[in-house]
Formats: sequence, structure tokens, C-alpha cells
Amino acid sequence: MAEVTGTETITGRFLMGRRRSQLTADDIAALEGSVQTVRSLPARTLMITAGERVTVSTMLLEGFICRYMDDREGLRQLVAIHVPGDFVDLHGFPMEMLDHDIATLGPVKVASWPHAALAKVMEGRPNLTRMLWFSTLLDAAMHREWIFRLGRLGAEGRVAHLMCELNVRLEMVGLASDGRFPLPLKQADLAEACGLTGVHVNRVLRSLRERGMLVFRNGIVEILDRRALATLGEFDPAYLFPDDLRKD
Amino acid sequence: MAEVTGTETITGRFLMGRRRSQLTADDIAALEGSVQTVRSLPARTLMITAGERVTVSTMLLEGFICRYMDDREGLRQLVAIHVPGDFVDLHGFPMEMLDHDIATLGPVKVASWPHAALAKVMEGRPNLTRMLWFSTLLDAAMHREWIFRLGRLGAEGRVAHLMCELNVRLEMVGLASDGRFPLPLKQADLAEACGLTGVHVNRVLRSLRERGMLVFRNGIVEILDRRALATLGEFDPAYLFPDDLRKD
DNA sequence: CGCTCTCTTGAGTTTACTCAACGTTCGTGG
DNA sequence: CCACGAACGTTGAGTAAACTCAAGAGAGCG
Repeated sequence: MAEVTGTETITGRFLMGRRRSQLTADDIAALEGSVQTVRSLPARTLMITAGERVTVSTMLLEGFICRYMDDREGLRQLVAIHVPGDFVDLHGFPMEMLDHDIATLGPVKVASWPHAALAKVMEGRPNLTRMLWFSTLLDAAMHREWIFRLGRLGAEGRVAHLMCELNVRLEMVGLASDGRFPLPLKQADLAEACGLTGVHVNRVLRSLRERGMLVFRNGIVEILDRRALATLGEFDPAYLFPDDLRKD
Repeated sequence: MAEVTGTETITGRFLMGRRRSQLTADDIAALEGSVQTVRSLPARTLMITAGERVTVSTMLLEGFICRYMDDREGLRQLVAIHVPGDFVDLHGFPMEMLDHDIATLGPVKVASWPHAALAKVMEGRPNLTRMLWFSTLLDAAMHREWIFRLGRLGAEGRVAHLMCELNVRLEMVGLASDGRFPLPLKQADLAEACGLTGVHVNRVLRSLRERGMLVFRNGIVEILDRRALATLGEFDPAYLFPDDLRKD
């Protein structure tokens, strides 16, 4: 069970469960002190468009955000799903522009830092700099796992793997327990994350439900057989760099 | 045509074609000055295993290197292919361990930096730090494009897209011209990069050849119809952050 | 020369897709 | 309050894409 410590502060969930303890009190204070804005956004809101020049970076405090790319026919491929505590576009700081769109899934609360403020905060703080860098590399590690998921798993494995990932990530920030967590996705969204069609995701979910592994209904995921789901999805959480490295 | 400037030095191809000009002479000198070793390795050599603690980072100077993950049956999924000028495991600096294996494809020449030396070089050099960070985020951008490739494209599109990417990346470092470049992959390796079987890659290559788009034989790629290949693979090089942003 | 590795091709199967229809839920306006 | 429409989920039937299995061809090497 994740501790509740710090969730009252803005950055309380940042790197929670993954080396957060390596952030010093000064590092955290410096980050907290340079927040520009905290605001709420409704569901299904486009936040950033590919190619746009970005000058602020945003951390997700509550809710879910996705990143995606469009194909020629306008079909989307999700490339990331963010949970509270994630910086959703810190990579925009070194990159200056993004190669993908960012949008909210459900309603969210987010905090933003101007890049200039981030640069100032990092100056003379090599440890904080490295932790921020690390957090962007966690995204890259998840990207790699998604490549694996799409390249090597069948439809059921893909859905299973994604659900295992989200479960672990939400557990780390204290937002899932007993394999139960909210997930404001339609079946069509899940399809866009898994490289499948909506119709096929529907069949996969039915199969997982009938096999007693997972129920996903009304935006709530309930993992009934965590071990079976992990086996089906060939899931090993090591790529998430959890402090607590269990194999389940 | 890419310029040849700097290819005599160790880091001459680093970020070539993508913001290399933002590196100062001091940045480059500092990097060059802290190289620990330069060595050659034979083809098909395992360099780093997933989970291993890493204390040095390596830049590829000549040849090709891949990163991959294994599934339950030992089948590989490539998650990256590196060309000269790429740091292959700079992400190991903030991450301290890797979530995937790294191996050479053909024979290579590589240079290595101890992480301690990198930390010292970055101290007081925020610009260099940001450029190194940027280079790891280019990998992440390529990962995202690979997710798109696997999630949204059919077999022919996947192969076409990968070939377009390698062509552009090799052009940027002066190692491809007129759509012709060496690529020390077997058809089975290409399959592992595209989430396909070797047999099917064979059929795809035949189709691309018969359609006059691309020939891949004896480790040499020849792109015959760059535009058609880009269309088929829905390829837009923007995600590679080239200085020269052409749309082809 | 014979072995191994890679590439190639054919035939049949499996997986996921497309198209189409129907069900369910929920919000809105008559 | 009910009727209607819109959005989402569900199911069936047929199709297309990629897979598996198997066999043979070509190249390179000891």
C-alpha cells in the first residue's frame, strides 16, 4: 500500500514509488516554489498539438492524459497514458517542440512550469536535474515496453499488459488498490492504445471477463486474477523502475 | 549532401544534422577530453544485458547496434537501431541500469565515457547537459514513432517506414546518399524490428522490389522510389528533429 | 564435397479486421 | 413523463492479413 505522504503538495506524487527519496528537501522546495499555474481542464481537451513550440511543462496532478499521433486517415495511435505525478511534457524542455499531440482523457488538474523557471531551478542542482532527466527516461522505458507489447503480443496479451502497467503505476502513486482503479477510457480508446479495432477490443474484454481475469466497465478496471493477467501479458514491472521490485 | 566536417574526431557525428551547431567548442572539447576508451567489437556481440548496473555510456562511431527485449519464448523485439553518432546507452547515466539488452549488429567501433566523467563534464555546463538530455529524448521520439509504426501500419508500411527512417538518419551523418546505405541485418532481424515473421518480411521485400520501391540485398539497402516509400510508410521525418526540415 | 545459414516459395490455418445490425444508456426537448 | 437521438457497447458473418509448417534453392565455409 502506498503512503499518502505529500499528496497535499503539488509535486507530492512526482516519482512516488520510484526513487522519490533521492530528491532532497531543497530539490522539492525549489520545484514547488517555481510552479506558475495550477488549473483544471475538462475531459477530451486538446492541450498541445504536434509541431507547436512549447515554453512551459505540465505535471498531471489528478486525472488522466494521453499522448498520441495521427495516421493518414486520422486514426489515432496512443503513445502514452499519464497518471497523476507524471510530467506529461517535460521532454518539451530540451526538445522545444513536440512530435505528438497531448489531450486529456477525463477531467484533470495540472500544474505548469515555464521552461525558464525550470532552467533556473536546475542551475546548480545536478541531482534535481538528473532526477528530472530520469523522469523523462521512464517515459522512454514505457515506450519501449509498448513497442514490445505491439510487436510481440496478440490482442489479449496487449490489453492484459496495458492493464497490468496501469495498475502498477497507479499503485505507486496510491490510486489503485486490490487491482481496482478508475480509467476514463472508451473501448475505442483502449483500441487506439493497443493497435486494435474497437470491435476486437470488445471481444478481448469479453474473453478476459469470462476467464475471470479482468472486468472493465463504466470506466472502472477490476483485476480479478493479477497473476494470470501478468502471465498473459508477459508483464514484468522492472521497466517501471519501482522502489519495491516485486515480480508480480 | 551532409558535410564531412568533424568526422575525424570521436564525437564528430554526435547530433550531426540535428542542432549540433548548438554545441559550443568548449562543450565538444569537454566531451572529447573525457573519453575513456575507443574500441572495436565484432558483429553479433552482446554488449549489455537488461538489469545490469551500468557505469559507463557508449557512443557508436562506426557500424550498427541494436537494442531489444525478449519475450517469453525468447523471441526478440528490437526497440532501437543505432547509427554512428548515436549514444546507445546515455540513458543509463540517469537510470543506472537498463531495461533491455544491447548488442552489435555488424562489427562496430565505439567510444566510452565513465558516468563519473560525464557528471563532471556537465557540471557548470547547462547547455551541454541539455543537449545530452535532448539526445536521449530523440531516442524517445523514435520509440514513439515505432509504436505508431507497429500499431497503425501493415507489414509493407512497417518495413517502408523503417527504411525511410534509417535513410534519413544515415543521411544526416553522411553515411547514405541517393537512398543507398549499408544495413547489416538479416531478414529475420528486420522481422524482429517490425513485429513480423521472417517469412513474411521476405514476401514484403519481394513486393517492394517488384513495385520498384526498394531493394534490400546482401546487407545493402537501395531506395528506388523515396516518395512512394514515404507514402506507403506514412513517413514524415519531423520526429527526427532534423535541422533541414524537408517533407520527403 | 558436404554442411550450415539464409533466403525463397507454396499451402493451409489463425487472427484480427470490416461491415452491418442491434442493444443499452443517458441526456434532452416536446 | 415519455420519445427521440446520440454515443457507446455487443454480436454475427464474411474477408483479409499475417502466421505456421514444410520443403527446396543459393551462398559461403571448413
